[in-house]
Amino acid sequence: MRRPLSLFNTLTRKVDEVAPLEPGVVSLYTCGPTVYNVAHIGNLRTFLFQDLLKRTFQAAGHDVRHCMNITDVEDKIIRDSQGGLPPEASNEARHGAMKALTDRFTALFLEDLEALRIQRATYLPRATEYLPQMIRLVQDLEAKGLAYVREGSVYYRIAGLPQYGCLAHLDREGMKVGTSVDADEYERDSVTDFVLWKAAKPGEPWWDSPWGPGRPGWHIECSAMGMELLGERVDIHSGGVDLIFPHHENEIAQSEGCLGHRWVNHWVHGEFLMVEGQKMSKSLGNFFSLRDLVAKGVDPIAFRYAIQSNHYRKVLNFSFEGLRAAENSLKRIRAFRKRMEGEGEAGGGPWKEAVDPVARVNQAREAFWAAMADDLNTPEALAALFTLISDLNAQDDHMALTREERDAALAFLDETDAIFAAWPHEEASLDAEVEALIEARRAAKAAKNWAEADRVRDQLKALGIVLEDRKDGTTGWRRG
RNA sequence: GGCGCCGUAGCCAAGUGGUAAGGCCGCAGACUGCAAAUCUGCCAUUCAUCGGUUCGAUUCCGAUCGGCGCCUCCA
Repeated sequence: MRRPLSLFNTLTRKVDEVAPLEPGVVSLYTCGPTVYNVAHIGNLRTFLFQDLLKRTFQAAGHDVRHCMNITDVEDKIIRDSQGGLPPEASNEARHGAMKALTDRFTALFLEDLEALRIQRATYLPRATEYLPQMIRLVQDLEAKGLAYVREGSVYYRIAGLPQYGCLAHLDREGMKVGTSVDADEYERDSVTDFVLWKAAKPGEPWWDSPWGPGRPGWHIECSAMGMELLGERVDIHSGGVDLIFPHHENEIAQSEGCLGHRWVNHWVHGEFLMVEGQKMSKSLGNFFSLRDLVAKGVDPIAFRYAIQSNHYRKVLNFSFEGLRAAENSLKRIRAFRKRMEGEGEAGGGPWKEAVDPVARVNQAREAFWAAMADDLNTPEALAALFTLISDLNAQDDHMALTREERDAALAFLDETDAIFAAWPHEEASLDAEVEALIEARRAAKAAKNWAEADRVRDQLKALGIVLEDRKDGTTGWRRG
């Protein structure tokens, strides 16, 4: 079964149904990291939102061809990588220094993705591996009269593209010219024209090009890689809201200027993250990486849940209190999963409020998908899950659910976990030490040696195993 | 100057022209040797403020106050 999904489209400012060019196959381009530093949790919010987007399509029965670029040539990368080199260093040495820096931070970035269970993209291209495509694109724009050369740099002439401003909804009259016009770009015909190819300055790594030594502008990277790997028409392109202008607007100018037709149908943007009520900044000391959180004892998956349980188009105020709430919410879902994986206990007998559990699960499933299909409304989708958990827990207390009914609930948990990746089935195997402790506690309890029983129980808790005594005298356990 | 967003209980948060989902926290009780988990009950006469439209508005319109974003690098 394939479910259609709707998303807010920045282009139209409405929630539009996503209609993939090829039914059942969604092409998705997401702007990836600039690898000059470790990602901070604001960056990670965007990548988590994109993972949610992608997994939702997959869970809804679509294949997703996903391209996420790695920007490995850019001003800050050059700034941070060239410092140790003498002025006379060779171009080869400069490239080497740049690559050493970007390789290091790319590896760290991929580790972050893994810790957060963010799926790896189908294509993960590095910008520096697509120079020929970028140069061809700039040449093409030049040939079409949309680009012009000034002292070895190439600029895009936005006056040549009528739809310029369609994404950001800016008109040229209303644009306030930035006060900090780059000193090396004063040659532009119009201050709003942007650079496609930058002439090399002394001390910078460069590539050969028809315009002389230089390097690609930032915006051209995504256009070139996106068109090369996903083609002339892309279903969805996403990034953080800050990329709407100028980055995505300029991508449209480049790609559509070259193609002569619409490039991307659906533009989707994730909102920003604040920290403890303030904008994240290094000076405020609220600038966190995932590693910083882990060092404070935060489970990356709790962070994942905290992010994804809020709507992606609303500013999210990250807080440690919110993180605690996320951890506790997850505990409830996981405890329910454990309960459904086990067998029902003898309950209190017939219950007048009893419902058909399988039908109840299906009802929750429809409510869940209705919410997700409506612009990824995760708060509402999760509400459908929580009310189901409440209802089935209550019923299971009274009249134990059958194996079949429990499996229906588990199937729904699997289906939702395919998106949220936070309550997977966990292997029941325990190591010998833990097994022995559980047995020791059982024996102490049987002997009514409460002090010893409690001592062992605390010991297990310190190992991350929480015991739960059942009505029938047996004892269950869960990780917690 | 131009464009745009947001303001719902202690915290997070969904939502609709018809009278407030869900989660966390908290309180009381049940169960338990004690816990844990679970269950039951309680926890916004009210949705920033003031007007307007309407039989009826948290939901539409206007104004005000407050917070924020973009127009320049930025997830």
